[in-house]
Amino acid sequence: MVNNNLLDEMAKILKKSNKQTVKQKKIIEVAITLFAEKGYSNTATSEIAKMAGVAEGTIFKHYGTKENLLLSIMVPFIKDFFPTMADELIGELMNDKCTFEEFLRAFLTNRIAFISENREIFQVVIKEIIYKEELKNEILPYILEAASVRLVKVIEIFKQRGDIKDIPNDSILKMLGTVMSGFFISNFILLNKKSISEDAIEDIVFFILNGFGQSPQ
Amino acid sequence: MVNNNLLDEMAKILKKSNKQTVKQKKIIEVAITLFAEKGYSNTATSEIAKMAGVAEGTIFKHYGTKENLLLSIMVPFIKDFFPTMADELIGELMNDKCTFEEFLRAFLTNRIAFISENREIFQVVIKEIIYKEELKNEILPYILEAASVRLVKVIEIFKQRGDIKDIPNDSILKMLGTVMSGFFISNFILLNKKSISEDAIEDIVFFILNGFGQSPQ
Amino acid sequence: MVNNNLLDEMAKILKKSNKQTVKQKKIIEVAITLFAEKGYSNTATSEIAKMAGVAEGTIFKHYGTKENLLLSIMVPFIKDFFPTMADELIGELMNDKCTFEEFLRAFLTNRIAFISENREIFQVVIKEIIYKEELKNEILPYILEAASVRLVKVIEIFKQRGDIKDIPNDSILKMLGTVMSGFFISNFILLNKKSISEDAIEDIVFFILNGFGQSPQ
Amino acid sequence: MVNNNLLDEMAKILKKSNKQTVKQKKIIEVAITLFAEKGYSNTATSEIAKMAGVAEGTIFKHYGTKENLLLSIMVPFIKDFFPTMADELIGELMNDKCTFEEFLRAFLTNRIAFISENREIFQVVIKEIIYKEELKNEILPYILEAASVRLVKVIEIFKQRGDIKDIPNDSILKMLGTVMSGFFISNFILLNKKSISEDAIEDIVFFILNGFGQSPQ
DNA sequence: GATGAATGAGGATTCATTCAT
DNA sequence: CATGAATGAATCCTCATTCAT
Repeated sequence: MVNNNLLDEMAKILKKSNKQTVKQKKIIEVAITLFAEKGYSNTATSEIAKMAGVAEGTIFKHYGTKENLLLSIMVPFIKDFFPTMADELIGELMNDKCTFEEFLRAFLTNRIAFISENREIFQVVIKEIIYKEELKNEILPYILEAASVRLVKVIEIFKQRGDIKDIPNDSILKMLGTVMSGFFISNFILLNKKSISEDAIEDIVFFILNGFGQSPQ
Repeated sequence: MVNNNLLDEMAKILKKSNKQTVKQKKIIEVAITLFAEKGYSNTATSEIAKMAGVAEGTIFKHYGTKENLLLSIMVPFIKDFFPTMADELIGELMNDKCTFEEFLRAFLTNRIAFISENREIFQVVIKEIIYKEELKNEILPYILEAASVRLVKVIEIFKQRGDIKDIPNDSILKMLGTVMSGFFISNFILLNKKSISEDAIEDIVFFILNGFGQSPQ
Repeated sequence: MVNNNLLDEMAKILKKSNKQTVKQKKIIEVAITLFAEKGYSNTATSEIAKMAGVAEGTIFKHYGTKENLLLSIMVPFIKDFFPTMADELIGELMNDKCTFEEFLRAFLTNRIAFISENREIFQVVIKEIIYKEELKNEILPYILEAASVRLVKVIEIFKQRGDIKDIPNDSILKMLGTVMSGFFISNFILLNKKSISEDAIEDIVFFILNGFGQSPQ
Repeated sequence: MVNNNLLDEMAKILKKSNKQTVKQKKIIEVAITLFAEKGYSNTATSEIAKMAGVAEGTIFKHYGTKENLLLSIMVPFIKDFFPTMADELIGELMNDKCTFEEFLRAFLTNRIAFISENREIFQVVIKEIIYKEELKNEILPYILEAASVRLVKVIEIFKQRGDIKDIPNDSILKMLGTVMSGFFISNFILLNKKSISEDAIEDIVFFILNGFGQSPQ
């Protein structure tokens, strides 16, 4: 069972993560790999213990429950994904006179790098959010809110600069969400890609800007 | 373990489903609901049995294993999704002088209707394909192949008619895949929507054709 | 659970065996093969049904319980083994002037033939008598009694004729039992032989008569 | 399924048995009793657990599967029976001028003592070898080989000393195997004897040496 | 007589979790 | 901190048996 307040949970968990033993790191490392590959439900704590070279008891000494071990993996990632995300980029953006295309390219490149570096954790997070209704209901609203707040600002700026069509923010958000969730899930979850080529980024940037329909001449 | 040849599996499974008992139908019905909601791994056969008003043994009498029960649900759906998909639409398309926009609208409307009608099964299929590496490796190639073959034909036609930009088929396929997987997964899995408004369809059609970038005047 | 009175059981079972359907014969045939190979406990009635090309219900229609199916196989064999055994041989013996060696050879040849013809049933009987304490306690006394009664007569005759050493009957019975049970079990159960060569019979006859120790000269 | 190499299996199993918990010993003890009495197939792990005063999980923690529990009982016995068997006896024999009769008496006394001390394990081993074709095919060849190798040496020695008739080794081996398997199975399995009287040993020794036929004067 | 769908008690096995050391 | 033996509820699955057709 996940606690009501996800943020409280985060606080609790992160406090512990300060002084992580070697064994703790190994446990988390192995857990991520196994959860990513086989899913949380199909991974036994005994398996994690064995692969981590640790006694089963040790896992529970540190994380209390298996569910809490999962959260110790998911929460920091989720907490990091959005803040790190646009905040700094948006900063640069405000000053610069960069175009939406430039922003989009920088933004995608940045987030793709982040996910590539944390590929397995990303897989765990997405798989479990999708798989467990309970988790989904708890985490998804937080994610949506965090993303919306940031993206709306950006959209507004570029609308004013005339780089984005005059479509309701809401529609744009949905499209962007659709394309990005599709892009990340297709590549990192379904196709299990380890990295994304620059060409692929160019393709998606072009597509988001122009679509692939041919306007009648 | 899933057999190598998915089609053989289908054949076997469908043969049995000819003379389905009332209890069998109830089992499948309940299994779909529970698998869709909680995931295959988190659903006990005893729970299915209880909810279906059936003895647990009855499930195994008919489906042998829990895994096979899952396949009995997934396979017919997968087998149906693509053939039914474009084949008839493509038929109409050949004769008609419909534009790509019209095709896209008709196509999306049609597939959305199909998924809406089989919403829970769709959830089961996607969740399990994403969750179990094993299943993914077995089913995904089949799906990708089935989809590609059909879509490439369509893309070629509309390219010749001048309705689609002159971009490599491969790139278009990827974009289309990205958008559609994103659209279906966002709406039917993450947001758990039961239906899609016509407006939303219009939005996505417009977006696919034009993107939301503003070309500099 | 076996009934108290084995003979009653026999009576009941044999009555039914008069008008055996084709399906019944097939059931018995398959049951013998499977029980002989894998043991009663490791053979499912569903397996018997499938191999016999019969519905599972049919087995229970005819034999009521799985245990009773086993008895339907074992009892006639046991009932036949001893009477058929020596009775006729002893008959000839009384008149004839045959030696103990001749009798022994004829006797062994005759019983070996009987077992060879009913090899699988013999395996079922022995395996189950050995395996199930319950069955053993019920059947073994009957067998020992039936064997003793007949063999003692024979031993007496040949003792009078001076063909057998002057050893207590009881000791001779034990030795004979030991050798014969050892011979039958070794060959037909452990080594799974289908027939016994005449040479092997000669060997055992010679051994029973003379042992293989060399009397000091 | 038993591994191909029985000796590897032994090694693995014996390693674990070094530091046996009190509970583990109790489990083995109870398992032996129940397997001996009712057979492996007719004994539930839950029953073993209950009688051993242990949780059912504990059994599987230590032995993994029920089959492996069986092997943990059988293998050490089999591994011990033959080596311990003749090796030391043969040692004495080489130096001494003992007769075949003396050897036979010592040998039987020794082996009977061993089996008496491990009566229940012996019952388990024999019952399961006889009952399960699979186990039989795997273990029997090993046993036959181990026994033959040792006994042939002995037979050769006594033949040279003129204590054994000039019969082919092979025939003598078969006879000896027949008599001994018959003796052990009759007494310890069928008649469930706990010990063998000295008189009975004398009888069998005499019989093996001389048979009970009366040579014509 | 024969069927086969349905049963439900029981069986082997798994697994998160606890606790004494 | 760390261990690993022990737990027992829960899980998937088997199987002899019943019964309506």
